[in-house]
Amino acid sequence: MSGDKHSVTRSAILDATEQIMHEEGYAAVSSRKIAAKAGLKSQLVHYYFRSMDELFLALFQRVEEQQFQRLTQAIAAKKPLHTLWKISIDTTGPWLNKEFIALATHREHLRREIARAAERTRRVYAAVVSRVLEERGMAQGAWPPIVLSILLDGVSRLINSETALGTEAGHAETVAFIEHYLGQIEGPAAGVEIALYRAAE
Amino acid sequence: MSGDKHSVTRSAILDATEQIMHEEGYAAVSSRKIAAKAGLKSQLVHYYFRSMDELFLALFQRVEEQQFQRLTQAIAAKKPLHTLWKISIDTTGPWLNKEFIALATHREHLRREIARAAERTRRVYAAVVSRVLEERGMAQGAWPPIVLSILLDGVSRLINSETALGTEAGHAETVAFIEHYLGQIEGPAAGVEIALYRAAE
DNA sequence: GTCTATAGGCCGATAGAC
DNA sequence: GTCTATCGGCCTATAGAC
Repeated sequence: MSGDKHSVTRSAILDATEQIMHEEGYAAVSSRKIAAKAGLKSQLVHYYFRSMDELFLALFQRVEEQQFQRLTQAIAAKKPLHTLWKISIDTTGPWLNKEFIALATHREHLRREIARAAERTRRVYAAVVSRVLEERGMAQGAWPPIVLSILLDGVSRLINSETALGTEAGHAETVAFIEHYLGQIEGPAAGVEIALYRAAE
Repeated sequence: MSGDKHSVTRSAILDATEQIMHEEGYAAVSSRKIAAKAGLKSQLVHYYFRSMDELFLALFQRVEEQQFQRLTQAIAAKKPLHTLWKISIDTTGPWLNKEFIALATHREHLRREIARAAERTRRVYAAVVSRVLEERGMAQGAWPPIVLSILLDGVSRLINSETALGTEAGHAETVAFIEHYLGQIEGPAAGVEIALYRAAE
């Protein structure tokens, strides 16, 4: 649609959408609610986005871009694996992941986009793991980089998901275990810092 | 509200709901669509379920009960860890998990119910792992049972989720790796069979 | 337990003035 | 780019007859 990508109104619409999705879930998003939250008329939403699907897609791309930026910054960190792990279990980042996944399963276009993003993230993740293991001379260890990536990703998502649900049985033990393992590769976690996620609003 | 728990109509409503949720996502579920699919009037849905929330809750309980049954059957299997793993990565079972999780995050009652179920499942899972490790004299190994449970659960959910999304980078390697590991504990996977999930329709 | 009828509401999207 | 006005549709839920 019209309105360039950096229009203030356009951003405000995306901000409001992100907020509603977080507070009430994707199903609660409507042009009228967005308008109310952003202080504008609901028809403007349709001016900037041909359809609600297009709006969701645009929001996904914006969120994913931010997450990917954090990921690439981890590559340059002193202890990349620790940094990656910290990013993964940071609950402020992947807020909307499960919303998008649920939304995407039944919307072809979004589904493909999310799959593409997931693959890109996985590649970078695995490349970092691979590089670190090589640098430490552990390349021939028991853990193929891609497997280790999936393992860390899977565990962190599970912990995130359950934390949101309000249960945490075994989380502390698991985190301790993994950090112990990462410590054996990269040394203790001291000094690992990550940038906070900048949410809408 | 009335109509006992085993009413045919009631079951038909739950079946139709499950089907719609699977095909189009939870947001697409409506009393009218359920009625159309089940061949009855939409008002009957409200007769059997005070509200849509109550309907979702009832469906969750039904699905969860089935999954829990499969889980407890695994306890008695010859190779419990292999069986548990096969159940976990079986994509026909946890179909609706991500729908319910997305739905639940913003609905207090359902959220608590899912958290409760997750904890119950985790306890059983960890107990099985613990027992197997003890039987094989590996109780003092590097892997605490609860950590191993979370790891297997996390990885299987990630693989399930990505499979639904249409991407599978690293899946084969990871599955091979885990089955190799399980093989070291329980011996090769030969002969491990699981019951198929009985879906609606 | 199942039906008809209906109240009351939110939704996406478009047309056209400014 | 933002506004007013509006169409047509689907939604949950209840009331009341049978």
